[in-house]
Amino acid sequence: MNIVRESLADQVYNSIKNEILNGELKFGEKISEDSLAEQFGVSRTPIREALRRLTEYGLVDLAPRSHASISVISDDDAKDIADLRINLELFALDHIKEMGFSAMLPEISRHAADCQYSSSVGDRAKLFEEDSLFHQAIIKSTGNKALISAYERLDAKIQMLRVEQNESVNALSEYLNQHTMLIELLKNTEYEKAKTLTIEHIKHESGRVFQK
Amino acid sequence: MNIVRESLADQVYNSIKNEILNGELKFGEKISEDSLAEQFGVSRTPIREALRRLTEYGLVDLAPRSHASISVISDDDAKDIADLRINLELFALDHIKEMGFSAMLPEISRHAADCQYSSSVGDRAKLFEEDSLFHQAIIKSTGNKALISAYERLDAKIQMLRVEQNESVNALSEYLNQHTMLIELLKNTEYEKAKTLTIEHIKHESGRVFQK
DNA sequence: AATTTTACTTTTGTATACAATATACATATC
DNA sequence: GATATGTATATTGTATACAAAAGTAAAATT
Repeated sequence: MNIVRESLADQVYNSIKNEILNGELKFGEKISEDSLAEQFGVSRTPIREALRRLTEYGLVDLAPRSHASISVISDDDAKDIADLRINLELFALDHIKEMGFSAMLPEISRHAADCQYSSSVGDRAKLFEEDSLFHQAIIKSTGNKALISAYERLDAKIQMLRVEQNESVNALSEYLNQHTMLIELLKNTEYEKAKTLTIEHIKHESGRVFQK
Repeated sequence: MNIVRESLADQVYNSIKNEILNGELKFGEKISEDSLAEQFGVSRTPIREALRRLTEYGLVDLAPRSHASISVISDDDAKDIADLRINLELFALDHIKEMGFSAMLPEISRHAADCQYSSSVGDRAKLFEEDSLFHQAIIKSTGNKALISAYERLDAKIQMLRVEQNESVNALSEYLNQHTMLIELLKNTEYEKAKTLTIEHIKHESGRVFQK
């Protein structure tokens, strides 16, 4: 077995990301390297590395020689993200239509079920996580590495948006059954219906952006 | 006016990227932070930052605690990249169909012309650059920031692929007139034809991957 | 009172120093 | 001779130190 210790930079990256998605760090909030270094009990070096990576994923904005701050997603940005997301997920469905998705089916179903369960016990954070994993699993079933990594980046922002929207677990649960419906449609090779449902589902989840 | 000096990390990032795209750094070649630091006459700090960023863009592979190396793009990866590229460019055309692209038309046309010119004088590097800028300009005309940044990442790999394929300027020039054809089709709002041409163009440019 | 200037403080950018880990090579063991 | 083990070397990971720029607030000028 190959034990690989996570670098401090990786740990800090994950911790800051979680703090953003928990709401501990507010959108737009300024963050300094020194205070983060003190908070995590490490030097500035791994902090800087984590911040740069977070910037690459669009979670943090970096003003050169000035300061870093948590990203703020405008309505326009949210619309752009949702539009691109629809496009990428439909692209994945096209791929599934050609090549199938049997290998990933168990994982996809599991995340759908875990979504439902998390919703039923009111575990909001877990619900968000499983929702992301469900959609990621569909993307992964294409096996297209370029797509997978593009979606991974987009997903980071999608997760921020979910937090920003701050919907109640009740409101969220409403559209979770669309996950299982989608799985059924794919099993029955009803791809056109699957596409229509996917569009509806994402627009539904993206909430306010599509209300106008 | 606000003069902003480029950080050393930024300069090193661009320099290494250029060395990769020039072929000075070979695919798969190992690179050490120390030797790069010596080469550029800076400390390891900005070198590390540049390498991490290059890794995020898929140009460099980082083996934790071991070494960095220039990425190698497999045939499968190349196919994935081309497939995703087609999808994103068609998505851009959909957007143009809805919203038009007049604001970016001059820039798009200029890059198409510069492609032709670079080809005619045999300037391979400039041809590659303008080819990338042409396609980027089409993507930019959508105004979708999420799409633009996703494509930017993909473009870095597309550029690597162009270098790897190592086609002659003659072979390349063959399909450059497709750029002007595409512009004409868009001007005449013949979007279906534009899509067909785009697919053909990208497959053509992606060469070997689609030959089977 | 408003604006500019200046001195001070804070924060980032970069270099250097040290620690931890991986790689490479020589030596020992079977 | 092949494989395993130990030791040296090289390289990355992290901390610290210093330099430069940006932010801040008080003093000076109009």
